[in-house]
Amino acid sequence: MNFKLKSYSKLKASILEVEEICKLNNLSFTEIRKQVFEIILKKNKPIKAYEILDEIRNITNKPSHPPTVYRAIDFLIENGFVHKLNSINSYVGCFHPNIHKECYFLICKTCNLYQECCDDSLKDRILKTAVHNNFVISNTTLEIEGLCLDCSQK
Amino acid sequence: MNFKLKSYSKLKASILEVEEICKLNNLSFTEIRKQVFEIILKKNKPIKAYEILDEIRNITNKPSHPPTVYRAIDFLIENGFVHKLNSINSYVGCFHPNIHKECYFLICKTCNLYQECCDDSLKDRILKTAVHNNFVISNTTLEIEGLCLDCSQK
DNA sequence: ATTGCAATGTTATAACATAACATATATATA
DNA sequence: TATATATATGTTATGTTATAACATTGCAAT
Repeated sequence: MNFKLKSYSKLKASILEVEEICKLNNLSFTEIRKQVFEIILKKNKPIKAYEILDEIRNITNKPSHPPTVYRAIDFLIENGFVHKLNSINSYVGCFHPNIHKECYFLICKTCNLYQECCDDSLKDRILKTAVHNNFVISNTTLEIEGLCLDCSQK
Repeated sequence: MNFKLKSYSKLKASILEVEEICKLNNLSFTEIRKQVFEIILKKNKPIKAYEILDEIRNITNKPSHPPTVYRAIDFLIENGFVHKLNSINSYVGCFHPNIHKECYFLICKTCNLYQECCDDSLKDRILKTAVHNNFVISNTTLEIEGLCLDCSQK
C-alpha cells in the first residue's frame, strides 16, 4: 500500500513536471499525449507501442490507430520525456526530463525491469570516443542487457 | 583501382579468417551463410535484411525467403562475425571476429558510413557501470549516431 | 468570418521478423 | 552399407513494428 501510494505520487509528480516544462516551452501537452505518457509511466517497465494502443482502446472505448500512438510517442521522445529502447523496441519514461536527454539503460532480460543510469564518467568516455574519431554526436543508444541482482541470484 | 583491389583482398581475407575460425570451432560455414556474409561485407555500410534477400535473389535466381536470410544472420551474429545495429535495423560485418564480440559503433546519419570502435577504456567504463549496479551483462548495444568528419564539414 | 496551422482521425500498406512444418543433407553409429 | 540422428534449408503463412497519405477537426491570429 505504501508502495502504491508512493508510485502514484511519483507518477503524478512526473506529469506535473512535464506539464510545467511544456508550459514554459510553449508545447501543447494534449490529452492524447498525456494519456500515452501516463500509460508509459504506469507500466513501470519498457512498454511496446501496440500495448499502449491496446490500453488506449480500453480506456477510451473508441477506435484508435497506430499513428495516434506513434505521434504521441514521437512528441514525448522529441522533448525528452520518454526514451526508446532500440534493442527491445520498447519505450520508457524519463526520470529527469529537466536535466538531460541522453540516458543509458540497464535492462534485465528476465524480469524486464530497467534502470536509467546517468554515469557522468561514462558520458565523458563516450564523448571522448566521439571526439577522438572527429564525430559529432546527435544521438546515443546505450543499452546494457543482462541480469539484475535479484534475477542473477535465482 | 588500388582501392578496389584493396577492398577485394580485405574481403577475401575476412572470409578466409572466418572460414578458419569455423574450422577450428567445428562450425559449418555453409554456402548460404558465406553468401550472406559476403554480401554484408561487400556493401561496406550497414545493410538491411531485405536488401540481403534481394541480393541473394539476384545472385541465385531462385526463390528465396526471409527465414533463409535471418537464419544466416543469426548464425553470423552468434559467432561474432556480424553485428546488428539496433538503432537502424541493419547489419555490419565485424572487423576482428577473432578478438571480441562486443563492439561500439559510430554511425553517420548523412553518408551512412560507420566505424567500429573498440575503445578499451570505454568498455571498462561500461563494465564498471554495470558492476556498480550489480548487473551481469550479457549484451551491450552502444550506437552513436551523428555526423562524421566529412559530412559535418559540408 | 476567414484563413492558417497544429493536432488528430482513418485507411492502407510498408518494413522488419519469426512460427511451424516439410524436405534435404551431412554425420555418426550399428 | 544401411539406418538413425542431427543440422541446415525450403516454403507458406503470419506476426510485429512503423509510416505514408489524405481527410477532418479545432483553435488562434488577423
